[in-house]
Amino acid sequence: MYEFENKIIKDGRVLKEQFIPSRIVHRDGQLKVIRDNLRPLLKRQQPRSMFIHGSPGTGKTCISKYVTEELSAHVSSVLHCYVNCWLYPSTFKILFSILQEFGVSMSIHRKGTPTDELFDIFRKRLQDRQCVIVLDEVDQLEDDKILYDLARMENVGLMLISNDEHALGGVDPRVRSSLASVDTIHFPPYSFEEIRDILRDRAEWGLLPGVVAKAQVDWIARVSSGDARIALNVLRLAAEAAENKDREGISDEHIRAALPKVHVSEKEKATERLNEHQRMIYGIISQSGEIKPEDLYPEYEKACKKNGVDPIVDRSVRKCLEKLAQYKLVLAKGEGRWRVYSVGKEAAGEGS
DNA sequence: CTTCCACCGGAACCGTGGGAAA
DNA sequence: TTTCCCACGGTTCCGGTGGAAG
Repeated sequence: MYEFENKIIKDGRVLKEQFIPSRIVHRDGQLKVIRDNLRPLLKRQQPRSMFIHGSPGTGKTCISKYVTEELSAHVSSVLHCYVNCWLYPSTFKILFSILQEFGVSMSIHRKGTPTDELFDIFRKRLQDRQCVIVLDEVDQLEDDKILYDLARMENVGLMLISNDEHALGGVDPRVRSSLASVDTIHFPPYSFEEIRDILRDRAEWGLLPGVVAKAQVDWIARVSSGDARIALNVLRLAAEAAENKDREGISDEHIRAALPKVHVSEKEKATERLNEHQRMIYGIISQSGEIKPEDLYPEYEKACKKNGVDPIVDRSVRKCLEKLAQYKLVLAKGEGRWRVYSVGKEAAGEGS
């Protein structure tokens, strides 16, 4: 609709972190292991489930999606789906979004269907077909029983992903034993050279030739400390800024401006998903640096009065704290009454 | 030592919202 | 339209616990 010829960006999608490239740069070892684990599907045999862990931006999500799509393209009878457990933490939501991806959402009503029934529908839909289910951010699961149920299903391969190496450490022993045979795969942070190669690859497909200098790519690779997500976001933001303003190539200034934006956003993004009360509680904790639960509620009530909000009861506040700790927005040290809440390390210095 | 009290957290319960069936 | 159903967030209730007071 607007006659607008891009001078910088050739294909913006390529620079987004959700983009799945047509070829994977580095990660050959992990790729092979994952393929090997899924290979039995080709012979209609049971695949081996996996637990994939590693820091943010190490390619866990990207490669899981890549492999499952590759597999389905190869063998059309194999279904696959991806669920982010932060967005869909309850058993109901997970099953619902699986069914949605399998194209059965029309036949079920979103409300009014019991969770058990969703599982039956899922089983029926599968019949003798095989599928791979990716559960990303699996540490955000509200009830780990679904892992037990899914792991015991024939024809289902699980790929459980988490930043937290010990995400499966705390699950119920019964769930634990059903996951005894999962293959644990570690994704270490990328090296400088690897990040550089990833950036070069994406720049080649996503940007027009010559708009970003080699030295600039190196710079971005160096400051992103092994996190591909950060690197790509810096490149994307810088490219977008250049496209919107100067349109003569990406300048160092564009990159410099993009850097802080990317680093701030992680925790900010997380707090956006909180409700009013959770956000107030989070605010109190981050302001006081460290706070005991008993001191927190009065503070919370004060904050409510100031904001003209009806406070929720103390028990509900404790539930909010549970949630915040699960989201890893706050750190809970100690048990029960001796617990102390604080925000993560990087904000520890601030406060009054 | 016993009693009391504040706080924690599990479990049952309730109100609400919204889609489906009657 | 009304009625029914169910997930979900919040509330109520309550038993357990350990420190403080008697």
